Amino acid sequence: MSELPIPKHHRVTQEVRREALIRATLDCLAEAGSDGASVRKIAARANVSIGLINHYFAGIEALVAEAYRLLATELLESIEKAVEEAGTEPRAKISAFFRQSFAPPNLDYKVLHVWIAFWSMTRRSHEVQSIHDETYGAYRTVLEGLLGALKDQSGDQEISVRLAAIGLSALIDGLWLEWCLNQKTFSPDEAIRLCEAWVESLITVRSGR
Amino acid sequence: MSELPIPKHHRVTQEVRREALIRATLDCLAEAGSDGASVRKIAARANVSIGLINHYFAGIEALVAEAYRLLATELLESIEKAVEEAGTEPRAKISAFFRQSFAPPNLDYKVLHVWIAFWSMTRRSHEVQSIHDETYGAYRTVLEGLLGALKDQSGDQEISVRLAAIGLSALIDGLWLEWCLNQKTFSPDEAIRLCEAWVESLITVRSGR
DNA sequence: TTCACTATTGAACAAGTGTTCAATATGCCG
DNA sequence: CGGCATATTGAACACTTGTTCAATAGTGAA
Repeated sequence: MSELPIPKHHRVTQEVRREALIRATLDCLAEAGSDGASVRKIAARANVSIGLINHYFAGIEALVAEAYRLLATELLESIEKAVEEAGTEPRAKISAFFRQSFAPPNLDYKVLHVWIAFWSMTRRSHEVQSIHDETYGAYRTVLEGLLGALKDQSGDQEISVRLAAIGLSALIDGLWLEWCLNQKTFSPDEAIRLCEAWVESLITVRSGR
Repeated sequence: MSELPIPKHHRVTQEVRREALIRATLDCLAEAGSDGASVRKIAARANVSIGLINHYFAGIEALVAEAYRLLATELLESIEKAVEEAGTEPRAKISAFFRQSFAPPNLDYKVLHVWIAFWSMTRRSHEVQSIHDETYGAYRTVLEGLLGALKDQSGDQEISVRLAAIGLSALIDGLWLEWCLNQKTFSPDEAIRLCEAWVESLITVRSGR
Protein backbone atom coordinates (compact mmCIF):
# COMPACT_ATOMS: atom_id res chain seq x y z
CA MET A 1 0.00 0.00 0.00
CA SER A 2 1.59 3.28 -1.12
CA GLU A 3 0.88 6.31 1.02
CA LEU A 4 -0.82 9.01 -0.99
CA PRO A 5 1.16 12.21 -0.46
CA ILE A 6 -0.85 14.89 1.32
CA PRO A 7 0.78 18.24 0.56
CA LYS A 8 1.35 20.29 3.70
CA HIS A 9 0.58 23.44 1.80
CA HIS A 10 0.18 24.69 -1.71
CA ARG A 11 1.30 27.70 -3.61
CA VAL A 12 -0.95 30.31 -5.13
CA THR A 13 -0.53 33.54 -7.03
CA GLN A 14 0.80 36.47 -5.10
CA GLU A 15 -2.43 38.30 -5.85
CA VAL A 16 -4.61 35.46 -4.55
CA ARG A 17 -2.59 35.06 -1.40
CA ARG A 18 -2.59 38.76 -0.68
CA GLU A 19 -6.34 39.01 -1.02
CA ALA A 20 -6.86 35.91 1.10
CA LEU A 21 -4.78 37.45 3.86
CA ILE A 22 -6.67 40.74 3.61
CA ARG A 23 -10.02 38.95 3.76
CA ALA A 24 -8.86 36.91 6.74
CA THR A 25 -7.90 40.17 8.43
CA LEU A 26 -11.38 41.60 7.91
CA ASP A 27 -12.92 38.39 9.26
CA CYS A 28 -10.74 38.48 12.36
CA LEU A 29 -11.47 42.14 12.98
CA ALA A 30 -15.19 41.53 12.60
CA GLU A 31 -15.06 38.63 15.00
CA ALA A 32 -12.97 40.09 17.78
CA GLY A 33 -12.33 43.77 17.05
CA SER A 34 -8.84 45.20 17.37
CA ASP A 35 -7.71 42.21 19.40
CA GLY A 36 -8.52 39.93 16.49
CA ALA A 37 -5.93 41.41 14.20
CA SER A 38 -2.88 39.51 15.39
CA VAL A 39 -0.53 37.73 13.05
CA ARG A 40 -1.32 34.38 14.61
CA LYS A 41 -5.09 34.72 14.41
CA ILE A 42 -5.01 36.05 10.86
CA ALA A 43 -2.59 33.36 9.75
CA ALA A 44 -4.73 30.66 11.35
CA ARG A 45 -7.87 31.90 9.61
CA ALA A 46 -6.10 32.06 6.27
CA ASN A 47 -4.69 28.55 6.84
CA VAL A 48 -1.19 29.81 6.54
CA SER A 49 1.84 30.11 8.78
CA ILE A 50 2.68 33.22 10.76
CA GLY A 51 5.78 33.94 8.76
CA LEU A 52 3.90 34.42 5.51
CA ILE A 53 2.34 37.69 6.57
CA ASN A 54 5.68 39.41 6.72
CA HIS A 55 6.56 37.93 3.37
CA TYR A 56 3.62 39.66 1.71
CA PHE A 57 3.30 42.78 3.82
CA ALA A 58 5.75 45.16 5.41
CA GLY A 59 4.14 44.39 8.74
CA ILE A 60 0.85 43.81 10.42
CA GLU A 61 0.05 47.51 10.21
CA ALA A 62 0.39 47.53 6.43
CA LEU A 63 -1.89 44.51 6.20
CA VAL A 64 -4.58 46.16 8.29
CA ALA A 65 -4.25 49.30 6.19
CA GLU A 66 -4.93 47.27 3.05
CA ALA A 67 -7.94 45.74 4.77
CA TYR A 68 -9.22 49.25 5.46
CA ARG A 69 -8.89 50.13 1.80
CA LEU A 70 -10.77 47.01 0.73
CA LEU A 71 -13.65 47.45 3.18
CA ALA A 72 -14.11 51.13 2.34
CA THR A 73 -13.92 50.47 -1.37
CA GLU A 74 -16.43 47.65 -1.27
CA LEU A 75 -18.82 49.67 0.88
CA LEU A 76 -18.80 52.52 -1.62
CA GLU A 77 -19.15 50.12 -4.55
CA SER A 78 -22.13 48.40 -3.01
CA ILE A 79 -23.78 51.76 -2.47
CA GLU A 80 -23.02 53.01 -5.96
CA LYS A 81 -24.45 49.82 -7.41
CA ALA A 82 -27.68 50.27 -5.46
CA VAL A 83 -27.87 53.90 -6.57
CA GLU A 84 -27.47 53.03 -10.22
CA GLU A 85 -30.11 50.35 -10.03
CA ALA A 86 -32.54 52.92 -8.64
CA GLY A 87 -33.01 54.57 -12.02
CA THR A 88 -32.35 58.11 -13.15
CA GLU A 89 -34.49 60.15 -10.80
CA PRO A 90 -32.09 61.98 -8.39
CA ARG A 91 -34.47 61.79 -5.46
CA ALA A 92 -34.96 58.04 -5.91
CA LYS A 93 -31.21 57.53 -6.17
CA ILE A 94 -30.65 59.22 -2.86
CA SER A 95 -33.27 57.02 -1.25
CA ALA A 96 -31.47 53.98 -2.58
CA PHE A 97 -28.28 55.33 -1.03
CA PHE A 98 -29.99 55.43 2.35
CA ARG A 99 -31.55 52.00 2.09
CA GLN A 100 -28.23 50.47 1.14
CA SER A 101 -26.50 52.22 4.01
CA PHE A 102 -28.95 50.97 6.58
CA ALA A 103 -29.23 47.37 5.50
CA PRO A 104 -26.99 44.34 5.89
CA PRO A 105 -24.20 43.70 5.29
CA ASN A 106 -23.22 47.34 5.78
CA LEU A 107 -25.34 47.87 8.87
CA ASP A 108 -23.74 45.33 11.19
CA TYR A 109 -22.32 45.86 14.63
CA LYS A 110 -19.50 43.49 13.82
CA VAL A 111 -18.52 45.71 10.93
CA LEU A 112 -18.58 48.70 13.25
CA HIS A 113 -15.80 47.13 15.25
CA VAL A 114 -13.76 46.78 12.09
CA TRP A 115 -14.14 50.49 11.46
CA ILE A 116 -13.34 51.26 15.08
CA ALA A 117 -10.13 49.28 14.78
CA PHE A 118 -9.23 51.32 11.72
CA TRP A 119 -10.06 54.64 13.33
CA SER A 120 -7.90 53.75 16.29
CA MET A 121 -4.99 53.32 13.89
CA THR A 122 -5.29 56.69 12.17
CA ARG A 123 -3.21 58.19 14.93
CA ARG A 124 -0.21 55.86 14.73
CA SER A 125 -0.17 55.17 11.02
CA HIS A 126 0.05 57.86 8.38
CA GLU A 127 -0.85 55.18 5.85
CA VAL A 128 -4.15 54.44 7.56
CA GLN A 129 -4.81 58.15 7.94
CA SER A 130 -4.43 58.80 4.23
CA ILE A 131 -6.55 55.80 3.31
CA HIS A 132 -9.26 57.28 5.50
CA ASP A 133 -8.90 60.66 3.82
CA GLU A 134 -9.06 59.13 0.34
CA THR A 135 -11.98 56.81 0.88
CA TYR A 136 -14.01 59.24 2.93
CA GLY A 137 -13.41 61.90 0.30
CA ALA A 138 -14.68 59.54 -2.37
CA TYR A 139 -17.73 58.80 -0.25
CA ARG A 140 -18.56 62.46 0.12
CA THR A 141 -17.96 63.07 -3.58
CA VAL A 142 -20.63 60.53 -4.45
CA LEU A 143 -23.00 62.21 -2.04
CA GLU A 144 -22.19 65.60 -3.54
CA GLY A 145 -22.98 64.27 -6.99
CA LEU A 146 -26.40 63.07 -5.89
CA LEU A 147 -27.23 66.25 -4.03
CA GLY A 148 -25.92 68.30 -6.94
CA ALA A 149 -28.32 66.57 -9.32
CA LEU A 150 -31.14 67.35 -6.93
CA LYS A 151 -30.06 70.96 -6.85
CA ASP A 152 -30.03 71.23 -10.64
CA GLN A 153 -33.47 69.74 -10.81
CA SER A 154 -35.05 71.96 -8.21
CA GLY A 155 -33.37 75.01 -9.69
CA ASP A 156 -32.55 76.18 -6.23
CA GLN A 157 -29.14 77.82 -6.18
CA GLU A 158 -28.94 78.48 -2.48
CA ILE A 159 -28.03 75.03 -1.33
CA SER A 160 -24.34 74.57 -0.64
CA VAL A 161 -23.80 71.13 -2.05
CA ARG A 162 -20.52 70.73 -0.25
CA LEU A 163 -21.94 71.48 3.17
CA ALA A 164 -25.09 69.51 2.54
CA ALA A 165 -23.01 66.45 1.67
CA ILE A 166 -20.87 66.88 4.77
CA GLY A 167 -23.94 67.14 6.95
CA LEU A 168 -25.68 64.22 5.34
CA SER A 169 -22.67 61.93 5.59
CA ALA A 170 -22.29 62.92 9.23
CA LEU A 171 -25.94 62.15 9.86
CA ILE A 172 -25.64 58.76 8.23
CA ASP A 173 -22.44 57.93 10.09
CA GLY A 174 -23.82 59.10 13.40
CA LEU A 175 -27.00 57.08 13.03
CA TRP A 176 -25.04 54.08 11.86
CA LEU A 177 -22.59 54.31 14.73
CA GLU A 178 -25.24 54.70 17.37
CA TRP A 179 -27.42 51.92 15.98
CA CYS A 180 -24.47 49.53 15.97
CA LEU A 181 -23.63 50.41 19.57
CA ASN A 182 -27.24 49.95 20.70
CA GLN A 183 -29.94 48.51 18.48
CA LYS A 184 -32.72 49.27 20.91
CA THR A 185 -32.86 53.04 20.66
CA PHE A 186 -34.26 53.31 17.14
CA SER A 187 -34.87 51.18 14.08
CA PRO A 188 -33.03 51.21 10.75
CA ASP A 189 -36.31 52.38 9.18
CA GLU A 190 -36.35 55.38 11.46
CA ALA A 191 -32.76 56.13 10.52
CA ILE A 192 -33.74 56.13 6.85
CA ARG A 193 -36.68 58.38 7.63
CA LEU A 194 -34.39 60.85 9.36
CA CYS A 195 -32.10 60.94 6.35
CA GLU A 196 -35.02 61.45 4.02
CA ALA A 197 -36.19 64.32 6.22
CA TRP A 198 -32.75 65.91 5.89
CA VAL A 199 -33.01 65.86 2.11
CA GLU A 200 -36.60 67.10 2.17
CA SER A 201 -35.62 70.01 4.36
CA LEU A 202 -32.89 70.95 1.91
CA ILE A 203 -35.48 71.26 -0.83
CA THR A 204 -38.52 72.52 1.05
CA VAL A 205 -37.00 75.15 3.28
CA ARG A 206 -35.19 77.01 0.57
CA SER A 207 -37.72 76.73 -2.23
CA GLY A 208 -40.39 77.91 0.16
CA ARG A 209 -38.93 81.40 0.24
CA MET B 1 23.58 65.44 60.09
CA SER B 2 20.44 63.38 60.32
CA GLU B 3 19.03 62.18 57.03
CA LEU B 4 15.59 63.59 56.46
CA PRO B 5 13.31 60.67 55.74
CA ILE B 6 11.89 60.77 52.23
CA PRO B 7 8.74 58.66 52.24
CA LYS B 8 8.64 56.22 49.32
CA HIS B 9 4.93 56.72 49.02
CA HIS B 10 2.07 58.21 50.93
CA ARG B 11 -1.45 57.12 51.66
CA VAL B 12 -4.56 58.91 50.58
CA THR B 13 -8.27 58.35 50.88
CA GLN B 14 -9.73 55.54 48.88
CA GLU B 15 -11.85 58.08 47.05
CA VAL B 16 -8.89 60.26 46.15
CA ARG B 17 -6.81 57.35 44.96
CA ARG B 18 -9.62 55.93 42.89
CA GLU B 19 -10.22 59.22 41.14
CA ALA B 20 -6.49 59.71 40.56
CA LEU B 21 -6.32 56.33 38.89
CA ILE B 22 -9.36 57.08 36.75
CA ARG B 23 -7.92 60.44 35.70
CA ALA B 24 -4.59 58.80 34.88
CA THR B 25 -6.48 56.32 32.73
CA LEU B 26 -8.16 59.10 30.76
CA ASP B 27 -4.80 60.82 30.29
CA CYS B 28 -3.19 57.64 29.02
CA LEU B 29 -6.05 56.91 26.67
CA ALA B 30 -5.92 60.46 25.31
CA GLU B 31 -2.21 60.22 24.79
CA ALA B 32 -1.93 56.83 23.12
CA GLY B 33 -5.42 55.50 22.47
CA SER B 34 -6.30 51.94 23.42
CA ASP B 35 -2.64 51.03 23.70
CA GLY B 36 -2.20 53.61 26.42
CA ALA B 37 -4.51 51.89 28.86
CA SER B 38 -2.11 49.34 30.27
CA VAL B 39 -1.65 48.80 33.98
CA ARG B 40 1.98 49.85 33.78
CA LYS B 41 1.38 53.08 31.88
CA ILE B 42 -1.56 54.06 34.06
CA ALA B 43 0.31 53.23 37.25
CA ALA B 44 3.32 55.22 36.08
CA ARG B 45 1.21 58.27 35.28
CA ALA B 46 -0.53 58.08 38.64
CA ASN B 47 2.86 57.69 40.38
CA VAL B 48 1.81 54.43 41.84
CA SER B 49 2.87 50.80 41.57
CA ILE B 50 1.25 48.32 39.20
CA GLY B 51 -0.24 46.28 41.98
CA LEU B 52 -2.40 49.10 43.29
CA ILE B 53 -4.75 49.02 40.34
CA ASN B 54 -5.97 45.56 41.20
CA HIS B 55 -6.36 46.65 44.79
CA TYR B 56 -8.87 49.33 43.85
CA PHE B 57 -10.48 47.80 40.78
CA ALA B 58 -11.57 44.32 39.84
CA GLY B 59 -9.29 44.57 36.84
CA ILE B 60 -8.11 46.89 34.14
CA GLU B 61 -11.46 46.54 32.37
CA ALA B 62 -13.38 47.81 35.38
CA LEU B 63 -11.02 50.77 35.65
CA VAL B 64 -11.53 51.73 32.03
CA ALA B 65 -15.28 51.37 32.48
CA GLU B 66 -15.17 53.86 35.34
CA ALA B 67 -13.14 56.20 33.16
CA TYR B 68 -15.87 55.95 30.53
CA ARG B 69 -18.48 56.92 33.08
CA LEU B 70 -16.44 59.92 34.24
CA LEU B 71 -15.73 61.25 30.74
CA ALA B 72 -19.33 60.89 29.62
CA THR B 73 -20.65 62.48 32.79
CA GLU B 74 -18.31 65.44 32.61
CA LEU B 75 -19.07 65.98 28.94
CA LEU B 76 -22.79 66.16 29.64
CA GLU B 77 -22.23 68.38 32.67
CA SER B 78 -20.12 70.82 30.71
CA ILE B 79 -22.83 71.02 28.06
CA GLU B 80 -25.64 71.44 30.57
CA LYS B 81 -23.72 74.22 32.26
CA ALA B 82 -23.27 76.07 28.97
CA VAL B 83 -26.96 75.59 28.18
CA GLU B 84 -28.07 77.02 31.51
CA GLU B 85 -25.79 80.02 31.13
CA ALA B 86 -27.42 80.77 27.79
CA GLY B 87 -30.58 82.06 29.41
CA THR B 88 -34.16 80.91 29.12
CA GLU B 89 -34.82 81.16 25.41
CA PRO B 90 -35.05 77.56 24.04
CA ARG B 91 -33.53 78.47 20.71
CA ALA B 92 -30.55 80.18 22.36
CA LYS B 93 -30.05 77.23 24.67
CA ILE B 94 -29.78 74.86 21.75
CA SER B 95 -27.21 77.09 20.12
CA ALA B 96 -25.18 77.01 23.31
CA PHE B 97 -25.39 73.22 23.20
CA PHE B 98 -23.84 73.26 19.74
CA ARG B 99 -21.11 75.75 20.57
CA GLN B 100 -20.09 73.74 23.61
CA SER B 101 -20.07 70.52 21.59
CA PHE B 102 -17.80 71.93 18.92
CA ALA B 103 -15.27 73.71 21.08
CA PRO B 104 -12.36 72.52 23.20
CA PRO B 105 -11.97 70.57 25.34
CA ASN B 106 -14.80 68.43 23.96
CA LEU B 107 -13.78 68.82 20.34
CA ASP B 108 -10.35 67.24 20.44
CA TYR B 109 -8.99 64.45 18.35
CA LYS B 110 -7.22 63.06 21.39
CA VAL B 111 -10.55 62.74 23.15
CA LEU B 112 -11.93 60.93 20.12
CA HIS B 113 -9.42 58.20 20.69
CA VAL B 114 -10.61 57.86 24.24
CA TRP B 115 -14.14 57.34 22.97
CA ILE B 116 -12.92 54.91 20.34
CA ALA B 117 -11.20 52.87 23.02
CA PHE B 118 -14.47 52.77 24.94
CA TRP B 119 -16.53 51.82 21.91
CA SER B 120 -14.15 49.00 21.16
CA MET B 121 -14.85 47.62 24.62
CA THR B 122 -18.64 47.59 24.35
CA ARG B 123 -18.38 44.21 22.71
CA ARG B 124 -16.36 42.40 25.38
CA SER B 125 -17.64 44.11 28.47
CA HIS B 126 -21.28 44.21 29.47
CA GLU B 127 -20.32 46.84 32.01
CA VAL B 128 -18.98 49.20 29.37
CA GLN B 129 -22.01 48.49 27.21
CA SER B 130 -24.45 49.50 29.92
CA ILE B 131 -22.46 52.61 30.78
CA HIS B 132 -22.75 53.59 27.15
CA ASP B 133 -26.49 52.96 27.19
CA GLU B 134 -26.96 54.99 30.36
CA THR B 135 -24.84 57.98 29.43
CA TYR B 136 -26.00 58.15 25.85
CA GLY B 137 -29.58 57.91 27.04
CA ALA B 138 -28.99 60.84 29.38
CA TYR B 139 -27.43 62.80 26.55
CA ARG B 140 -30.44 62.26 24.32
CA THR B 141 -32.81 63.11 27.16
CA VAL B 142 -31.20 66.52 27.52
CA LEU B 143 -31.54 67.07 23.80
CA GLU B 144 -35.18 65.97 23.93
CA GLY B 145 -35.83 68.48 26.68
CA LEU B 146 -34.42 71.32 24.62
CA LEU B 147 -36.26 70.31 21.45
CA GLY B 148 -39.43 69.79 23.46
CA ALA B 149 -39.26 73.34 24.77
CA LEU B 150 -38.87 74.54 21.22
CA LYS B 151 -41.88 72.51 20.19
CA ASP B 152 -44.04 73.95 22.97
CA GLN B 153 -43.02 77.44 21.96
CA SER B 154 -43.72 77.03 18.27
CA GLY B 155 -47.00 75.32 19.03
CA ASP B 156 -46.23 72.80 16.32
CA GLN B 157 -47.42 69.38 17.37
CA GLU B 158 -46.11 67.45 14.39
CA ILE B 159 -42.49 67.25 15.41
CA SER B 160 -41.53 63.93 16.94
CA VAL B 161 -39.25 65.08 19.70
CA ARG B 162 -37.83 61.63 20.18
CA LEU B 163 -36.80 61.20 16.55
CA ALA B 164 -35.58 64.77 16.24
CA ALA B 165 -33.29 64.25 19.21
CA ILE B 166 -31.97 60.99 17.81
CA GLY B 167 -31.25 62.65 14.48
CA LEU B 168 -29.65 65.68 16.04
CA SER B 169 -27.40 63.69 18.32
CA ALA B 170 -26.37 61.54 15.36
CA LEU B 171 -25.59 64.65 13.35
CA ILE B 172 -23.49 66.08 16.16
CA ASP B 173 -21.65 62.81 16.70
CA GLY B 174 -21.04 62.26 13.02
CA LEU B 175 -19.66 65.76 12.52
CA TRP B 176 -17.59 65.47 15.64
CA LEU B 177 -16.20 62.09 14.64
CA GLU B 178 -15.31 63.14 11.14
CA TRP B 179 -13.76 66.42 12.22
CA CYS B 180 -11.55 64.61 14.72
CA LEU B 181 -10.43 62.13 12.08
CA ASN B 182 -9.66 64.89 9.58
CA GLN B 183 -9.70 68.57 10.46
CA LYS B 184 -9.25 69.74 6.90
CA THR B 185 -12.64 68.82 5.44
CA PHE B 186 -14.72 71.40 7.29
CA SER B 187 -14.48 73.85 10.17
CA PRO B 188 -16.10 73.65 13.61
CA ASP B 189 -18.08 76.74 12.64
CA GLU B 190 -19.51 74.94 9.65
CA ALA B 191 -20.43 72.03 11.88
CA ILE B 192 -22.34 74.39 14.14
CA ARG B 193 -24.05 75.92 11.13
CA LEU B 194 -25.18 72.48 9.97
CA CYS B 195 -26.66 71.75 13.37
CA GLU B 196 -28.44 75.08 13.42
CA ALA B 197 -29.84 74.31 9.98
CA TRP B 198 -31.21 71.02 11.32
CA VAL B 199 -33.08 72.85 14.06
CA GLU B 200 -34.30 75.51 11.66
CA SER B 201 -35.64 72.88 9.31
CA LEU B 202 -37.56 71.28 12.15
CA ILE B 203 -39.34 74.56 12.78
CA THR B 204 -39.64 76.01 9.30
CA VAL B 205 -40.73 73.00 7.31
CA ARG B 206 -43.61 72.05 9.52
CA SER B 207 -44.88 75.50 10.44
CA GLY B 208 -44.80 76.48 6.78
CA ARG B 209 -47.72 74.19 6.05
C1' DT C 1 6.29 55.78 71.82
C1' DT C 2 4.37 51.71 70.44
C1' DC C 3 1.13 49.08 68.15
C1' DA C 4 -1.72 47.49 64.62
C1' DC C 5 -4.12 48.17 60.45
C1' DT C 6 -3.89 48.32 55.73
C1' DA C 7 -2.47 51.02 51.71
C1' DT C 8 1.17 50.24 48.83
C1' DT C 9 4.89 47.87 46.67
C1' DG C 10 7.21 45.10 43.05
C1' DA C 11 8.93 40.57 41.71
C1' DA C 12 7.08 36.57 39.51
C1' DC C 13 4.12 34.31 36.33
C1' DA C 14 1.79 32.71 32.21
C1' DA C 15 0.15 34.26 28.07
C1' DG C 16 0.19 37.13 24.31
C1' DT C 17 2.44 40.25 20.78
C1' DG C 18 5.34 41.26 15.90
C1' DT C 19 9.47 40.22 13.49
C1' DT C 20 13.32 37.54 11.79
C1' DC C 21 15.45 33.95 9.19
C1' DA C 22 17.38 29.44 8.19
C1' DA C 23 15.20 25.33 6.69
C1' DT C 24 11.73 23.05 3.94
C1' DA C 25 8.75 21.56 0.31
C1' DT C 26 6.05 22.77 -3.73
C1' DG C 27 5.20 23.18 -8.48
C1' DC C 28 7.00 24.87 -12.79
C1' DC C 29 10.31 24.55 -16.58
C1' DG C 30 13.64 22.41 -19.27
C1' DC D 1 12.14 12.80 -14.90
C1' DG D 2 15.50 16.01 -12.56
C1' DG D 3 16.55 20.46 -10.90
C1' DC D 4 15.72 24.97 -9.57
C1' DA D 5 13.41 29.18 -7.95
C1' DT D 6 10.86 30.63 -4.31
C1' DA D 7 6.50 30.34 -1.69
C1' DT D 8 5.91 28.69 2.69
C1' DT D 9 7.09 27.14 7.17
C1' DG D 10 7.71 27.51 12.27
C1' DA D 11 11.03 27.91 15.98
C1' DA D 12 13.31 31.59 18.30
C1' DC D 13 13.58 36.26 19.83
C1' DA D 14 12.72 40.22 22.71
C1' DC D 15 8.71 42.60 24.30
C1' DT D 16 4.35 43.78 26.46
C1' DT D 17 0.34 42.39 28.58
C1' DG D 18 -2.90 41.57 33.33
C1' DT D 19 -2.99 39.27 37.64
C1' DT D 20 -1.33 37.47 41.96
C1' DC D 21 0.52 37.72 46.53
C1' DA D 22 3.95 37.87 50.13
C1' DA D 23 6.57 41.58 51.92
C1' DT D 24 6.97 46.43 53.14
C1' DA D 25 6.10 50.79 55.15
C1' DG D 26 3.04 54.84 56.08
C1' DT D 27 -0.18 56.61 59.53
C1' DG D 28 -3.70 57.18 62.94
C1' DA D 29 -4.98 55.43 67.45
C1' DA D 30 -3.82 53.93 72.10
